Amino acid sequence: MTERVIKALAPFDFAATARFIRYSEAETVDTFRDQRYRRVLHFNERPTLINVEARGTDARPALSVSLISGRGGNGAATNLAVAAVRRIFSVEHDLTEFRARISRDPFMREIEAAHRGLRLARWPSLFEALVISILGQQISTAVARTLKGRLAERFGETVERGGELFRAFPRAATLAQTNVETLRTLGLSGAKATSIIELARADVDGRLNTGEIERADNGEIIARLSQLRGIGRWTAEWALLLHFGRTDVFPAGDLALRGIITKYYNKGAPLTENEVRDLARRRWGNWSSYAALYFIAALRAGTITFR
DNA sequence: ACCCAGGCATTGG
DNA sequence: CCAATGCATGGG
Repeated sequence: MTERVIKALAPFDFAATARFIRYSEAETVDTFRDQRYRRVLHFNERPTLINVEARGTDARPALSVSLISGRGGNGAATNLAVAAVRRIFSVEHDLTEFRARISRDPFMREIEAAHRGLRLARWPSLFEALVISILGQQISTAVARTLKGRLAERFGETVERGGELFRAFPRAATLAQTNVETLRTLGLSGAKATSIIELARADVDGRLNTGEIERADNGEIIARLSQLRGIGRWTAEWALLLHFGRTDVFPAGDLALRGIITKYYNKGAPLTENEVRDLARRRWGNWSSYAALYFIAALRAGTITFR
């Protein structure tokens, strides 16, 4: 079993970021217990369980990554695991500028202090990011979580380790072969089921070429993803944050974010989506994604509300 | 028993 | 360009 250490920039709160990914005890795909984040990822078609732990110090934070299943120890898979973990934990983000920008924003400063070191917790694949956002459209996060769990339980491949079963997020190739009726029995609407199956087929056909999409700018990515059924601006913008790790996006169409801006930055007077977007750009500029992330974190922590 | 929740596609003005 | 409508489930 080989272990690889990844250095990160301070401040970096591994536990807070891992907990943000899970955000519920019912979560089945991402696990975080005894300070160890574990998840099954597919490398070269093979489900592989990876283990991530904090290393280093507060001043010089680091992560250790190891493969603890499959025919681990193989160098290519380890390199892929390291790349995936760098993405999942956004280790490359330098929060210096964000923190400087909010120095005259007491409200955000307080939230940032309460969640210091939290990074954008990102989905390892564009497919997973989009499926999760589609599941989350309109319905409460509790419902979305239930649906994700059922999807994973029905279609996710498993890895057993020490008597414990770990479950992967379903592969596109698997979902491409199911049908709308089956997904409806899991509680998805016809629209969500159709969107997810078409998305899976697009991925299998190479139309969701993430390597190529990744090089495009934000507007182009939104335009391209919006061609796909079930994906509009809201879904595409969250994918920019939660998969691509763009730091300069504020999903102004998000009901919760819009409510927060209205309530805390405009004395409750309603703002349009574009007014919210402009306000975010002026205030947080290229680090607007982190403003969005910290608002959601505060919302989940219960320290703020959006109504 | 309602009512709405971290939208989207479609239809009709 | 804007407004209305259906979609599914679970929690308040």
